[in-house]
Amino acid sequence: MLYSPVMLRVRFAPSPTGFLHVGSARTFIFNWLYARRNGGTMVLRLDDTDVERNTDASVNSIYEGLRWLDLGWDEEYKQSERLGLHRQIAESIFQKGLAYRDFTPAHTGDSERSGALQTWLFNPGMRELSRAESDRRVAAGEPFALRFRVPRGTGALVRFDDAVYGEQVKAADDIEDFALLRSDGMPTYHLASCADDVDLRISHIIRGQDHLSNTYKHVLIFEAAEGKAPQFAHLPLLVAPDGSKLSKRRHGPVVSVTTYRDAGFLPEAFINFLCLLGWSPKDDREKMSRQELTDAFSLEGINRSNTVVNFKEPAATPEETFDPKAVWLNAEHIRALPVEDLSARLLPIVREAGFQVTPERMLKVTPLIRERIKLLRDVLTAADFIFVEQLPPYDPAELIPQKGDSAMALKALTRAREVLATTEFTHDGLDQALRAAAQELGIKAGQMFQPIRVAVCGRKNAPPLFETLEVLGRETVLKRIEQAVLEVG
RNA sequence: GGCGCUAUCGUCUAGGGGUUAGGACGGAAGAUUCUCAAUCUUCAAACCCGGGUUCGAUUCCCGGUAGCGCUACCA
Repeated sequence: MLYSPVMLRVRFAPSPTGFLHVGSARTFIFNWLYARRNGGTMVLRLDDTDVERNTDASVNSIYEGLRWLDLGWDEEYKQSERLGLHRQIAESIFQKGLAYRDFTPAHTGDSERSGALQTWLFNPGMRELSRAESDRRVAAGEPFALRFRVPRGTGALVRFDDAVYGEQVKAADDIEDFALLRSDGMPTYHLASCADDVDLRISHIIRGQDHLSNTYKHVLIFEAAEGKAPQFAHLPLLVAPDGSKLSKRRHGPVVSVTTYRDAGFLPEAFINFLCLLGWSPKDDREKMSRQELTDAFSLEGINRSNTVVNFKEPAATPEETFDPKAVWLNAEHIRALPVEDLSARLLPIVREAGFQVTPERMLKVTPLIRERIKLLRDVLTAADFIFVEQLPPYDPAELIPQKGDSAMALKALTRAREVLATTEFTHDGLDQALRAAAQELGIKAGQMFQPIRVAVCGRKNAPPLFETLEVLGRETVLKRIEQAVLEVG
Protein backbone atom coordinates (compact mmCIF):
# COMPACT_ATOMS: atom_id res chain seq x y z
CA MET A 1 0.00 0.00 0.00
CA LEU A 2 1.11 3.49 -0.89
CA TYR A 3 1.16 6.27 1.62
CA SER A 4 1.20 9.85 0.54
CA PRO A 5 3.21 12.15 2.81
CA VAL A 6 0.01 13.66 4.14
CA MET A 7 -3.06 11.52 4.37
CA LEU A 8 -5.31 12.81 1.62
CA ARG A 9 -8.94 12.82 2.66
CA VAL A 10 -11.86 14.41 0.86
CA ARG A 11 -15.53 14.47 1.64
CA PHE A 12 -18.83 14.90 -0.06
CA ALA A 13 -21.29 16.47 2.35
CA PRO A 14 -24.79 16.85 0.94
CA SER A 15 -27.61 18.13 3.07
CA PRO A 16 -30.61 15.88 2.62
CA THR A 17 -33.20 18.49 1.76
CA GLY A 18 -34.09 17.16 -1.67
CA PHE A 19 -33.06 14.73 -4.36
CA LEU A 20 -29.46 14.45 -5.50
CA HIS A 21 -29.09 17.08 -8.17
CA VAL A 22 -26.60 17.30 -10.96
CA GLY A 23 -24.47 19.95 -9.30
CA SER A 24 -24.06 17.82 -6.19
CA ALA A 25 -23.34 14.81 -8.32
CA ARG A 26 -20.54 16.67 -10.05
CA THR A 27 -19.10 17.74 -6.71
CA PHE A 28 -19.19 14.14 -5.57
CA ILE A 29 -17.51 12.98 -8.77
CA PHE A 30 -14.71 15.54 -8.57
CA ASN A 31 -14.03 14.60 -4.96
CA TRP A 32 -14.04 10.94 -5.86
CA LEU A 33 -11.74 11.46 -8.81
CA TYR A 34 -9.35 13.50 -6.72
CA ALA A 35 -9.26 10.85 -4.02
CA ARG A 36 -8.77 8.00 -6.46
CA ARG A 37 -6.20 9.85 -8.49
CA ASN A 38 -4.10 10.52 -5.41
CA GLY A 39 -4.67 7.43 -3.37
CA GLY A 40 -6.83 9.27 -0.85
CA THR A 41 -9.93 8.47 1.12
CA MET A 42 -13.43 9.43 0.09
CA VAL A 43 -15.80 10.29 2.91
CA LEU A 44 -19.56 10.60 2.55
CA ARG A 45 -21.05 12.79 5.24
CA LEU A 46 -24.72 13.61 5.46
CA ASP A 47 -24.98 17.16 6.70
CA ASP A 48 -28.35 16.75 8.32
CA THR A 49 -28.32 19.33 11.09
CA ASP A 50 -31.30 21.18 9.67
CA VAL A 51 -33.98 19.12 11.37
CA GLU A 52 -36.74 21.23 9.85
CA ARG A 53 -35.91 20.50 6.26
CA ASN A 54 -34.23 17.12 6.29
CA THR A 55 -36.23 14.10 5.20
CA ASP A 56 -35.66 10.38 4.96
CA ALA A 57 -36.96 10.49 1.43
CA SER A 58 -34.17 12.85 0.58
CA VAL A 59 -31.55 10.67 2.22
CA ASN A 60 -32.82 7.75 0.18
CA SER A 61 -32.83 9.70 -3.03
CA ILE A 62 -29.23 10.75 -2.44
CA TYR A 63 -28.20 7.15 -1.89
CA GLU A 64 -30.16 6.16 -4.94
CA GLY A 65 -28.38 8.68 -7.10
CA LEU A 66 -24.95 7.82 -5.74
CA ARG A 67 -25.55 4.13 -6.10
CA TRP A 68 -26.42 4.60 -9.75
CA LEU A 69 -23.20 6.54 -10.28
CA ASP A 70 -21.56 3.41 -8.96
CA LEU A 71 -18.41 5.08 -7.72
CA GLY A 72 -18.63 4.18 -4.06
CA TRP A 73 -16.99 5.78 -1.03
CA ASP A 74 -14.77 4.65 1.80
CA GLU A 75 -16.30 6.02 4.98
CA GLU A 76 -19.68 7.33 5.92
CA TYR A 77 -20.95 9.61 8.70
CA LYS A 78 -24.09 11.38 9.76
CA GLN A 79 -23.65 14.82 11.14
CA SER A 80 -26.69 14.53 13.39
CA GLU A 81 -24.93 11.76 15.28
CA ARG A 82 -21.99 13.98 16.09
CA LEU A 83 -23.68 16.87 17.85
CA GLY A 84 -21.64 16.32 20.99
CA LEU A 85 -18.47 16.91 19.06
CA HIS A 86 -19.80 20.11 17.55
CA ARG A 87 -20.80 21.51 20.94
CA GLN A 88 -17.49 20.53 22.39
CA ILE A 89 -15.64 22.46 19.73
CA ALA A 90 -17.98 25.43 20.14
CA GLU A 91 -17.33 25.32 23.86
CA SER A 92 -13.58 25.30 23.38
CA ILE A 93 -13.79 28.27 21.02
CA PHE A 94 -15.89 30.05 23.61
CA GLN A 95 -13.43 29.25 26.38
CA LYS A 96 -10.64 30.71 24.29
CA GLY A 97 -12.60 33.95 24.22
CA LEU A 98 -13.06 33.69 20.46
CA ALA A 99 -16.84 33.49 20.73
CA TYR A 100 -19.49 35.18 22.83
CA ARG A 101 -23.10 34.68 23.82
CA ASP A 102 -25.74 36.71 22.06
CA PHE A 103 -28.99 37.00 24.00
CA THR A 104 -30.78 38.93 21.26
CA PRO A 105 -34.03 37.17 20.32
CA ALA A 106 -33.68 35.13 17.13
CA HIS A 107 -34.39 36.69 13.76
CA THR A 108 -34.87 33.45 11.91
CA GLY A 109 -36.15 33.90 8.41
CA ASP A 110 -35.97 37.64 8.69
CA SER A 111 -36.03 38.52 5.03
CA GLU A 112 -35.33 42.19 5.63
CA ARG A 113 -31.84 41.34 6.56
CA SER A 114 -30.94 38.78 4.00
CA GLY A 115 -31.27 40.57 0.74
CA ALA A 116 -30.33 43.42 2.83
CA LEU A 117 -30.13 47.10 2.50
CA GLN A 118 -27.37 47.55 4.94
CA THR A 119 -24.52 45.59 6.29
CA TRP A 120 -25.09 43.80 9.53
CA LEU A 121 -22.03 42.83 11.53
CA PHE A 122 -23.21 42.07 15.04
CA ASN A 123 -25.97 42.83 17.54
CA PRO A 124 -25.10 45.85 19.62
CA GLY A 125 -24.34 45.33 23.28
CA MET A 126 -23.63 41.62 23.10
CA ARG A 127 -20.04 41.52 22.05
CA GLU A 128 -18.90 43.50 25.04
CA LEU A 129 -21.00 41.72 27.65
CA SER A 130 -18.80 40.78 30.58
CA ARG A 131 -18.31 37.11 31.31
CA ALA A 132 -19.96 37.57 34.70
CA GLU A 133 -22.99 39.23 33.18
CA SER A 134 -23.13 36.63 30.47
CA ASP A 135 -22.99 33.78 33.00
CA ARG A 136 -25.67 35.46 35.11
CA ARG A 137 -28.09 35.62 32.19
CA VAL A 138 -27.42 31.98 31.34
CA ALA A 139 -28.11 31.04 34.96
CA ALA A 140 -31.35 32.99 34.72
CA GLY A 141 -32.31 30.67 31.88
CA GLU A 142 -32.05 33.15 29.03
CA PRO A 143 -31.53 31.50 25.66
CA PHE A 144 -28.60 32.67 23.57
CA ALA A 145 -26.80 32.05 20.34
CA LEU A 146 -23.07 31.62 20.35
CA ARG A 147 -21.35 33.96 17.93
CA PHE A 148 -17.84 34.05 16.64
CA ARG A 149 -15.97 37.12 17.81
CA VAL A 150 -14.55 38.34 14.51
CA PRO A 151 -11.64 40.75 15.02
CA ARG A 152 -12.79 44.37 14.64
CA GLY A 153 -10.86 47.52 13.95
CA THR A 154 -7.54 45.72 13.97
CA GLY A 155 -7.09 45.71 10.22
CA ALA A 156 -6.84 41.96 10.41
CA LEU A 157 -7.03 40.05 7.16
CA VAL A 158 -8.44 36.58 6.68
CA ARG A 159 -6.83 34.64 3.89
CA PHE A 160 -6.72 31.28 2.26
CA ASP A 161 -5.33 29.83 -0.89
CA ASP A 162 -7.91 28.27 -3.15
CA ALA A 163 -6.68 25.64 -5.58
CA VAL A 164 -9.02 26.98 -8.24
CA TYR A 165 -9.55 30.66 -7.45
CA GLY A 166 -6.11 31.38 -6.09
CA GLU A 167 -5.18 33.56 -3.17
CA GLN A 168 -8.26 34.96 -1.40
CA VAL A 169 -8.12 37.80 1.07
CA LYS A 170 -10.83 39.61 2.95
CA ALA A 171 -10.80 42.24 5.69
CA ALA A 172 -12.07 40.80 8.95
CA ASP A 173 -14.02 44.03 9.37
CA ASP A 174 -16.23 42.95 6.47
CA ILE A 175 -17.13 39.64 8.09
CA GLU A 176 -20.11 39.55 10.43
CA ASP A 177 -20.15 37.82 13.80
CA PHE A 178 -21.73 34.66 12.46
CA ALA A 179 -23.46 32.16 14.71
CA LEU A 180 -21.84 28.93 15.84
CA LEU A 181 -24.66 27.64 18.01
CA ARG A 182 -28.33 28.47 17.74
CA SER A 183 -30.34 29.41 20.77
CA ASP A 184 -31.72 25.86 20.90
CA GLY A 185 -28.18 24.59 21.29
CA MET A 186 -27.96 23.14 17.79
CA PRO A 187 -24.84 23.86 15.77
CA THR A 188 -25.11 25.97 12.66
CA TYR A 189 -23.91 24.64 9.35
CA HIS A 190 -20.64 26.51 9.58
CA LEU A 191 -19.75 25.08 12.94
CA ALA A 192 -20.92 21.56 12.29
CA SER A 193 -19.21 21.40 8.95
CA CYS A 194 -15.86 22.68 10.16
CA ALA A 195 -15.96 20.68 13.39
CA ASP A 196 -16.51 17.52 11.40
CA ASP A 197 -13.87 18.41 8.88
CA VAL A 198 -11.42 18.85 11.72
CA ASP A 199 -12.44 15.66 13.44
CA LEU A 200 -12.47 13.62 10.24
CA ARG A 201 -9.08 14.99 9.28
CA ILE A 202 -10.33 16.24 5.94
CA SER A 203 -7.33 17.50 4.01
CA HIS A 204 -9.04 18.94 0.94
CA ILE A 205 -12.43 20.56 0.73
CA ILE A 206 -13.73 20.44 -2.81
CA ARG A 207 -17.16 22.02 -3.05
CA GLY A 208 -19.36 24.48 -4.91
CA GLN A 209 -18.30 28.05 -5.43
CA ASP A 210 -21.38 29.22 -3.55
CA HIS A 211 -19.25 28.55 -0.48
CA LEU A 212 -16.35 30.71 -1.55
CA SER A 213 -17.44 33.70 0.53
CA ASN A 214 -18.33 31.46 3.46
CA THR A 215 -14.84 30.11 3.45
CA TYR A 216 -13.50 33.11 5.36
CA LYS A 217 -15.77 32.16 8.23
CA HIS A 218 -14.62 28.60 7.98
CA VAL A 219 -11.00 29.63 8.05
CA LEU A 220 -11.73 31.55 11.22
CA ILE A 221 -13.33 28.48 12.78
CA PHE A 222 -10.54 26.16 11.68
CA GLU A 223 -7.95 28.48 13.08
CA ALA A 224 -9.84 28.82 16.34
CA ALA A 225 -10.38 25.10 16.62
CA GLU A 226 -7.11 23.61 15.55
CA GLY A 227 -4.96 26.30 14.09
CA LYS A 228 -4.91 25.22 10.50
CA ALA A 229 -7.44 25.13 7.68
CA PRO A 230 -7.48 22.41 5.05
CA GLN A 231 -6.80 23.04 1.38
CA PHE A 232 -9.80 24.47 -0.47
CA ALA A 233 -10.88 24.02 -4.06
CA HIS A 234 -14.10 25.66 -5.16
CA LEU A 235 -15.93 24.49 -8.21
CA PRO A 236 -17.69 26.83 -10.64
CA LEU A 237 -21.44 26.60 -10.34
CA LEU A 238 -23.67 24.74 -12.73
CA VAL A 239 -26.41 27.03 -13.99
CA ALA A 240 -29.48 26.88 -16.22
CA PRO A 241 -29.43 28.21 -19.80
CA ASP A 242 -30.75 31.54 -18.56
CA GLY A 243 -27.90 31.78 -16.09
CA SER A 244 -30.01 31.21 -13.03
CA LYS A 245 -29.03 28.56 -10.57
CA LEU A 246 -30.47 25.12 -11.04
CA SER A 247 -33.61 24.54 -9.10
CA LYS A 248 -36.21 21.84 -9.17
CA ARG A 249 -39.00 24.33 -8.88
CA ARG A 250 -37.91 26.41 -11.81
CA HIS A 251 -36.32 23.83 -14.04
CA GLY A 252 -38.10 20.61 -13.20
CA PRO A 253 -36.75 17.08 -13.17
CA VAL A 254 -33.76 17.80 -15.47
CA VAL A 255 -31.80 18.80 -12.43
CA SER A 256 -32.26 15.47 -10.69
CA VAL A 257 -29.78 12.68 -11.21
CA THR A 258 -32.44 9.99 -11.25
CA THR A 259 -34.03 11.66 -14.25
CA TYR A 260 -30.92 10.89 -16.25
CA ARG A 261 -30.91 7.35 -15.02
CA ASP A 262 -34.56 6.83 -15.88
CA ALA A 263 -34.15 8.37 -19.31
CA GLY A 264 -31.52 5.79 -20.17
CA PHE A 265 -28.20 7.45 -19.57
CA LEU A 266 -25.26 5.21 -18.85
CA PRO A 267 -23.72 6.25 -15.54
CA GLU A 268 -20.28 6.37 -17.14
CA ALA A 269 -21.58 8.72 -19.83
CA PHE A 270 -23.30 10.91 -17.29
CA ILE A 271 -20.12 11.09 -15.25
CA ASN A 272 -18.13 11.89 -18.37
CA PHE A 273 -20.54 14.69 -19.23
CA LEU A 274 -20.46 16.21 -15.77
CA CYS A 275 -16.68 16.14 -15.70
CA LEU A 276 -16.57 18.22 -18.85
CA LEU A 277 -18.59 20.94 -17.15
CA GLY A 278 -16.06 23.17 -15.50
CA TRP A 279 -13.10 20.92 -16.01
CA SER A 280 -10.93 20.12 -18.97
CA PRO A 281 -8.22 17.53 -19.53
CA LYS A 282 -6.48 20.26 -21.59
CA ASP A 283 -6.26 18.09 -24.65
CA ASP A 284 -8.95 17.41 -27.18
CA ARG A 285 -10.42 14.38 -25.52
CA GLU A 286 -14.14 14.42 -24.89
CA LYS A 287 -15.28 10.87 -24.56
CA MET A 288 -13.45 9.41 -21.59
CA SER A 289 -13.86 6.29 -19.54
CA ARG A 290 -13.89 6.30 -15.77
CA GLN A 291 -10.28 5.21 -15.75
CA GLU A 292 -9.21 7.86 -18.22
CA LEU A 293 -10.93 10.49 -16.13
CA THR A 294 -9.23 9.26 -13.01
CA ASP A 295 -5.86 9.37 -14.69
CA ALA A 296 -6.38 12.81 -16.17
CA PHE A 297 -8.04 14.55 -13.26
CA SER A 298 -6.37 17.43 -11.55
CA LEU A 299 -7.47 20.58 -9.77
CA GLU A 300 -5.51 22.68 -12.26
CA GLY A 301 -7.94 21.74 -14.99
CA ILE A 302 -10.87 23.31 -13.19
CA ASN A 303 -12.40 26.50 -14.57
CA ARG A 304 -13.51 29.56 -12.73
CA SER A 305 -16.66 30.68 -14.48
CA ASN A 306 -20.19 29.35 -14.15
CA THR A 307 -21.13 26.58 -16.52
CA VAL A 308 -24.40 26.30 -18.36
CA VAL A 309 -26.12 22.95 -18.45
CA ASN A 310 -27.74 23.40 -21.80
CA PHE A 311 -31.08 21.69 -21.31
CA LYS A 312 -34.37 22.83 -22.81
CA GLU A 313 -36.52 24.60 -20.27
CA PRO A 314 -39.94 22.92 -20.41
CA ALA A 315 -38.91 20.15 -22.70
CA ALA A 316 -40.62 18.84 -25.74
CA THR A 317 -39.44 15.26 -26.28
CA PRO A 318 -37.46 13.45 -23.60
CA GLU A 319 -34.39 13.38 -25.78
CA GLU A 320 -34.51 17.13 -26.39
CA THR A 321 -34.74 17.78 -22.70
CA PHE A 322 -31.12 17.10 -22.04
CA ASP A 323 -27.96 18.91 -22.97
CA PRO A 324 -27.21 17.72 -26.53
CA LYS A 325 -23.66 16.99 -25.55
CA ALA A 326 -24.79 14.70 -22.78
CA VAL A 327 -26.94 12.82 -25.24
CA TRP A 328 -24.13 12.59 -27.77
CA LEU A 329 -21.71 11.36 -25.14
CA ASN A 330 -24.21 8.77 -24.07
CA ALA A 331 -24.50 7.52 -27.65
CA GLU A 332 -20.71 7.39 -27.81
CA HIS A 333 -20.53 5.30 -24.66
CA ILE A 334 -23.32 3.06 -25.86
CA ARG A 335 -21.44 2.34 -29.07
CA ALA A 336 -18.27 1.68 -27.13
CA LEU A 337 -19.91 -0.96 -24.98
CA PRO A 338 -19.41 -4.62 -25.84
CA VAL A 339 -22.62 -6.07 -27.28
CA GLU A 340 -23.05 -8.44 -24.35
CA ASP A 341 -22.78 -5.60 -21.90
CA LEU A 342 -25.14 -3.31 -23.77
CA SER A 343 -27.57 -6.12 -24.23
CA ALA A 344 -27.62 -6.83 -20.52
CA ARG A 345 -28.41 -3.20 -19.79
CA LEU A 346 -31.15 -3.09 -22.38
CA LEU A 347 -32.89 -6.23 -21.25
CA PRO A 348 -34.47 -4.92 -18.03
CA ILE A 349 -35.80 -1.87 -19.85
CA VAL A 350 -37.44 -3.99 -22.51
CA ARG A 351 -38.90 -6.34 -19.95
CA GLU A 352 -40.17 -3.54 -17.82
CA ALA A 353 -42.02 -2.24 -20.84
CA GLY A 354 -43.91 -5.51 -20.83
CA PHE A 355 -42.13 -7.51 -23.50
CA GLN A 356 -41.17 -11.11 -22.97
CA VAL A 357 -37.60 -11.35 -24.12
CA THR A 358 -34.87 -13.83 -23.36
CA PRO A 359 -31.27 -12.71 -22.88
CA GLU A 360 -30.33 -14.74 -25.96
CA ARG A 361 -32.84 -12.93 -28.09
CA MET A 362 -31.82 -9.56 -26.71
CA LEU A 363 -28.25 -10.35 -27.60
CA LYS A 364 -29.30 -10.87 -31.22
CA VAL A 365 -31.34 -7.68 -31.34
CA THR A 366 -28.72 -5.43 -29.78
CA PRO A 367 -26.37 -5.16 -32.76
CA LEU A 368 -29.26 -3.97 -34.89
CA ILE A 369 -29.93 -0.95 -32.76
CA ARG A 370 -26.60 -0.23 -31.17
CA GLU A 371 -25.76 2.60 -33.54
CA ARG A 372 -29.29 3.88 -33.63
CA ILE A 373 -30.00 4.67 -30.01
CA LYS A 374 -28.79 7.59 -27.98
CA LEU A 375 -30.48 6.75 -24.72
CA LEU A 376 -31.05 3.23 -23.46
CA ARG A 377 -34.77 3.78 -23.50
CA ASP A 378 -34.64 4.39 -27.23
CA VAL A 379 -34.53 0.62 -27.54
CA LEU A 380 -38.29 0.71 -27.09
CA THR A 381 -38.85 2.80 -30.18
CA ALA A 382 -35.96 1.40 -32.19
CA ALA A 383 -36.73 -2.28 -31.75
CA ASP A 384 -40.40 -2.31 -30.81
CA PHE A 385 -41.36 -4.08 -34.05
CA ILE A 386 -39.18 -6.99 -33.07
CA PHE A 387 -40.80 -7.50 -29.71
CA VAL A 388 -44.44 -7.05 -30.61
CA GLU A 389 -46.54 -9.94 -31.81
CA GLN A 390 -48.77 -7.76 -33.91
CA LEU A 391 -47.44 -4.73 -35.77
CA PRO A 392 -49.35 -1.54 -35.00
CA PRO A 393 -51.28 -0.22 -37.99
CA TYR A 394 -49.31 1.80 -40.52
CA ASP A 395 -50.17 3.80 -43.60
CA PRO A 396 -50.20 1.37 -46.57
CA ALA A 397 -48.91 4.21 -48.74
CA GLU A 398 -45.60 3.72 -46.99
CA LEU A 399 -45.27 0.42 -48.78
CA ILE A 400 -44.95 2.17 -52.12
CA PRO A 401 -41.28 2.48 -53.11
CA GLN A 402 -39.51 5.57 -54.40
CA LYS A 403 -40.58 6.37 -57.95
CA GLY A 404 -42.96 3.47 -57.87
CA ASP A 405 -46.63 2.80 -57.42
CA SER A 406 -48.84 0.36 -55.59
CA ALA A 407 -48.52 -2.11 -58.43
CA MET A 408 -44.78 -2.16 -57.95
CA ALA A 409 -45.21 -2.58 -54.22
CA LEU A 410 -47.50 -5.50 -54.76
CA LYS A 411 -45.17 -7.05 -57.28
CA ALA A 412 -42.21 -6.73 -54.93
CA LEU A 413 -44.07 -8.10 -51.96
CA THR A 414 -45.55 -11.12 -53.71
CA ARG A 415 -42.18 -11.99 -55.17
CA ALA A 416 -40.56 -11.51 -51.79
CA ARG A 417 -43.12 -13.82 -50.25
CA GLU A 418 -42.16 -16.55 -52.67
CA VAL A 419 -38.44 -16.04 -52.36
CA LEU A 420 -38.41 -15.76 -48.59
CA ALA A 421 -40.38 -18.92 -48.21
CA THR A 422 -37.39 -20.92 -49.35
CA THR A 423 -34.29 -18.76 -49.01
CA GLU A 424 -31.82 -19.48 -46.29
CA PHE A 425 -32.38 -16.84 -43.54
CA THR A 426 -28.85 -15.54 -43.24
CA HIS A 427 -27.52 -12.14 -44.13
CA ASP A 428 -25.76 -13.30 -47.27
CA GLY A 429 -28.50 -15.65 -48.35
CA LEU A 430 -31.12 -12.96 -48.05
CA ASP A 431 -28.92 -10.40 -49.72
CA GLN A 432 -28.38 -12.55 -52.80
CA ALA A 433 -31.93 -13.79 -53.07
CA LEU A 434 -33.56 -10.39 -52.71
CA ARG A 435 -31.19 -8.62 -55.06
CA ALA A 436 -31.73 -11.32 -57.63
CA ALA A 437 -35.46 -10.95 -57.20
CA ALA A 438 -35.25 -7.22 -57.79
CA GLN A 439 -33.30 -7.80 -60.96
CA GLU A 440 -35.83 -10.31 -62.21
CA LEU A 441 -38.62 -7.84 -61.63
CA GLY A 442 -36.64 -5.10 -63.33
CA ILE A 443 -36.70 -2.78 -60.33
CA LYS A 444 -33.96 -1.24 -58.25
CA ALA A 445 -32.80 -2.99 -55.12
CA GLY A 446 -34.04 -0.11 -53.01
CA GLN A 447 -37.45 -0.37 -54.61
CA MET A 448 -37.51 -4.00 -53.67
CA PHE A 449 -36.30 -3.46 -50.13
CA GLN A 450 -38.52 -0.67 -49.05
CA PRO A 451 -41.86 -2.43 -49.30
CA ILE A 452 -40.41 -5.36 -47.44
CA ARG A 453 -38.96 -3.13 -44.79
CA VAL A 454 -42.22 -1.36 -44.19
CA ALA A 455 -44.15 -4.60 -44.25
CA VAL A 456 -41.87 -6.10 -41.67
CA CYS A 457 -41.04 -3.10 -39.49
CA GLY A 458 -44.14 -1.00 -39.95
CA ARG A 459 -42.13 2.05 -40.90
CA LYS A 460 -39.61 3.37 -43.37
CA ASN A 461 -36.75 4.04 -41.02
CA ALA A 462 -35.39 0.90 -39.52
CA PRO A 463 -32.25 -1.15 -39.08
CA PRO A 464 -30.60 -2.78 -42.13
CA LEU A 465 -32.97 -5.15 -43.84
CA PHE A 466 -31.14 -8.44 -44.02
CA GLU A 467 -30.06 -8.49 -40.42
CA THR A 468 -33.53 -7.51 -39.43
CA LEU A 469 -35.15 -10.32 -41.39
CA GLU A 470 -32.67 -12.74 -39.95
CA VAL A 471 -33.50 -11.76 -36.40
CA LEU A 472 -37.22 -11.70 -37.04
CA GLY A 473 -37.23 -15.17 -38.56
CA ARG A 474 -39.02 -16.62 -41.51
CA GLU A 475 -42.36 -17.20 -39.86
CA THR A 476 -42.88 -13.66 -38.66
CA VAL A 477 -41.53 -12.17 -41.83
CA LEU A 478 -43.85 -14.17 -44.06
CA LYS A 479 -46.81 -13.40 -41.89
CA ARG A 480 -46.15 -9.67 -42.01
CA ILE A 481 -45.55 -9.67 -45.74
CA GLU A 482 -48.78 -11.54 -46.24
CA GLN A 483 -50.54 -8.85 -44.28
CA ALA A 484 -48.91 -6.12 -46.34
CA VAL A 485 -49.95 -7.83 -49.55
CA LEU A 486 -53.53 -7.63 -48.37
CA GLU A 487 -53.07 -3.96 -47.53
CA VAL A 488 -51.83 -3.04 -50.98
CA GLY A 489 -54.16 -5.28 -52.82
C1' G B 1 -26.95 48.51 -0.31
C1' G B 2 -22.06 45.94 1.30
C1' C B 3 -18.32 42.24 0.18
C1' G B 4 -16.52 38.86 -3.33
C1' C B 5 -16.04 35.78 -7.85
C1' U B 6 -16.33 35.53 -13.17
C1' A B 7 -16.23 37.16 -18.51
C1' U B 8 -13.23 33.15 -25.83
C1' C B 9 -18.32 30.65 -31.27
C1' G B 10 -25.59 29.30 -29.36
C1' U B 11 -23.37 25.61 -25.52
C1' C B 12 -18.87 22.98 -23.27
C1' U B 13 -13.89 24.41 -23.82
C1' A B 14 -8.15 24.99 -25.57
C1' G B 15 -4.86 28.84 -25.96
C1' G B 16 -2.14 32.96 -24.65
C1' G B 17 1.78 39.77 -25.73
C1' G B 18 2.83 38.79 -32.45
C1' U B 19 -1.84 32.44 -33.97
C1' U B 20 -5.52 31.72 -40.33
C1' A B 21 -7.82 32.19 -32.07
C1' G B 22 -7.79 25.30 -31.97
C1' G B 23 -11.31 21.21 -30.62
C1' A B 24 -16.20 19.25 -29.38
C1' C B 25 -21.65 19.37 -29.27
C1' G B 26 -25.50 21.44 -31.89
C1' G B 27 -26.72 23.73 -36.97
C1' A B 28 -26.06 23.79 -42.52
C1' A B 29 -24.24 21.35 -47.04
C1' G B 30 -22.11 17.12 -49.37
C1' A B 31 -20.06 11.91 -49.77
C1' U B 32 -21.47 6.88 -48.54
C1' U B 33 -24.60 2.19 -47.49
C1' C B 34 -31.10 -0.95 -49.11
C1' U B 35 -34.06 3.37 -45.48
C1' C B 36 -32.50 5.34 -40.76
C1' A B 37 -28.33 5.57 -37.90
C1' A B 38 -23.06 5.40 -37.83
C1' U B 39 -18.83 7.17 -40.56
C1' C B 40 -16.13 10.85 -43.62
C1' U B 41 -15.57 15.88 -45.88
C1' U B 42 -16.79 20.98 -46.03
C1' C B 43 -19.17 25.55 -44.24
C1' A B 44 -21.21 29.32 -40.81
C1' A B 45 -20.10 30.68 -35.72
C1' A B 46 -16.30 33.76 -30.44
C1' C B 47 -11.91 36.83 -27.54
C1' C B 48 -18.10 42.11 -23.20
C1' C B 49 -16.88 47.65 -23.45
C1' G B 50 -13.34 51.73 -22.43
C1' G B 51 -8.66 53.33 -20.98
C1' G B 52 -3.47 52.17 -19.74
C1' U B 53 1.40 49.35 -20.29
C1' U B 54 3.82 47.89 -24.85
C1' C B 55 6.72 48.31 -31.17
C1' G B 56 2.34 45.16 -30.60
C1' A B 57 -2.99 43.31 -26.85
C1' U B 58 -8.03 38.77 -27.03
C1' U B 59 -3.95 37.64 -23.49
C1' C B 60 -1.02 41.97 -18.41
C1' C B 61 -3.10 46.38 -15.26
C1' C B 62 -7.19 49.73 -14.03
C1' G B 63 -12.24 51.23 -14.67
C1' G B 64 -17.08 50.22 -16.52
C1' U B 65 -20.86 46.85 -17.65
C1' A B 66 -23.17 42.28 -17.13
C1' G B 67 -23.86 37.60 -14.74
C1' C B 68 -23.39 34.89 -10.43
C1' G B 69 -22.41 34.03 -5.15
C1' C B 70 -22.38 35.50 -0.01
C1' U B 71 -24.55 39.10 3.08
C1' A B 72 -29.81 33.94 8.41
C1' C B 73 -29.84 31.32 15.28
C1' C B 74 -30.68 27.66 6.01
C1' A B 75 -27.26 24.45 4.19
